[in-house]
Amino acid sequence: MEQSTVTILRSDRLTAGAAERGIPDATVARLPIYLRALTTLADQGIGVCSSHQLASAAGVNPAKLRKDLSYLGSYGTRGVGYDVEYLRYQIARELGQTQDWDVVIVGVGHLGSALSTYGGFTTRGIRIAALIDTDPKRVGTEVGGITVEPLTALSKIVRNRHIAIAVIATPAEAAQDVTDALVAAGVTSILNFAPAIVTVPDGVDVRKVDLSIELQILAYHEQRKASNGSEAAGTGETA
Amino acid sequence: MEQSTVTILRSDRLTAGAAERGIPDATVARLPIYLRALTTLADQGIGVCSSHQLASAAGVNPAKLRKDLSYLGSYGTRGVGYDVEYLRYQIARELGQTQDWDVVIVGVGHLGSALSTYGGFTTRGIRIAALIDTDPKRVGTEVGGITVEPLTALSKIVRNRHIAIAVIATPAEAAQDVTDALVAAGVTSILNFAPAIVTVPDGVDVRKVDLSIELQILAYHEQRKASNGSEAAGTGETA
DNA sequence: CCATGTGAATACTTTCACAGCC
DNA sequence: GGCTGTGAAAGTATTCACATGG
Repeated sequence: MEQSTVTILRSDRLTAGAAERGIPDATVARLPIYLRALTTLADQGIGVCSSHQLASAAGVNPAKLRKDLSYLGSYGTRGVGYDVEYLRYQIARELGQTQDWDVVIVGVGHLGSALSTYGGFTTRGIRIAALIDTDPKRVGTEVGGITVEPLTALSKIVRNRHIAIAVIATPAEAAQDVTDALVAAGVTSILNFAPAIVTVPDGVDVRKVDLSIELQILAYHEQRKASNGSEAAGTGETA
Repeated sequence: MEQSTVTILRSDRLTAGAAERGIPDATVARLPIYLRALTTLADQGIGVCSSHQLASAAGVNPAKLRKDLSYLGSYGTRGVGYDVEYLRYQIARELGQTQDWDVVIVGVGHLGSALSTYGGFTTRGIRIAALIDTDPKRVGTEVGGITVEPLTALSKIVRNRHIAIAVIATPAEAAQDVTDALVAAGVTSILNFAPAIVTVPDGVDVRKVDLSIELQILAYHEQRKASNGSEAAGTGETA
């Protein structure tokens, strides 16, 4: 169905190339949620589920779930539902979780340390491969079983361990310099927790998470509720 | 290509009311970014800026910036640009930052501690008012100058300090119970870091941040780059 | 002139509703 | 009968391009 449409509409400006799989960004952002929901269902001993069950576990509506899954292929059975384990595998494969991704974290303050010791990564194909900090007092210490190394070691680490993904957990001032160093070293995907906009060359992806922004958005809605007794607000979701 | 998230909020279906201020969610999610960019410009001694300057500091395109600002009112001067300080104030007011918001954090593990000591909140109208944990070993200890209190103290704290916003930084298993307790205590906005979908009654907002999901999305794009040498990716942005 | 503010055009997302298949 | 998969419709968001006004 949309294959043809999408191919034509693709924003490939210059890319004459085939553009085969065009999964919408909004869908990609939800796939990890579905994965998590499927794991929950599997843990409950559920082997087959309907789009309603899975959608409810994921906090989305069933039509959206089915539409999202339809971009991956037809992995359900009409009149029955989805095989939990099979679907889980298909989504994991689509997300690239059949391999482990080595990630380097730059900045080992509170947040960097929290990330280093966060248990949720390993089961999602993410492996913290190295920790970097510029502070000489931190270099050489061990966090979550990994020895902190200096920024000067970055390019060697990235090259030797084939690291493509980095996390920036430094103060805002350092973010752009660190970004430049990461890009120079060969990193092509960056998750930026520093409260600063960093610029990167084409071909490098940046995602930004800003903890205070999320709270500011909530405060905005809270203010509206307060000034406007009647209005109700809906449940949120986020990618 | 990239994007992020963001969310929700009801469209006034039934509200016969004037629909007075209908600022789009996508715009609200960017206002804090503009605020930050304006502060940066002010720090550089810039008193007036064009939409291009500000857009570039915020990492968005100028047309989008102007459209966003147009929802707030006409705070620029044609042929000239925006007064940095004036616009900063207008956005802050729109976001509800003329008052401070007291926030309670539930869960004082690595992430909760990182949040408690994160300096970026205070300048954004967010004040960490209380820390809660169920672990008896943590209760009574001090984190970032605040004494950790037991979950049983929650409703009293929320009532006494008029807290409307809470942060959940517990393990996934505890998230729904904590949510229920928060809602019962009177909290109406929740930022959920636990890797679990929580359900809330109407009138309560939830935003979810999942650190491993962000990395999984990057891994997906990374995989596509690897399998598809020619295609380039753009710079990301996030809510 | 210049840069804002904004209708109109385009692009993307969600939701509906039902055909198709088990 | 029931549930998936999907065109088509509805709803949002982004971008264009230019009239407007200092």
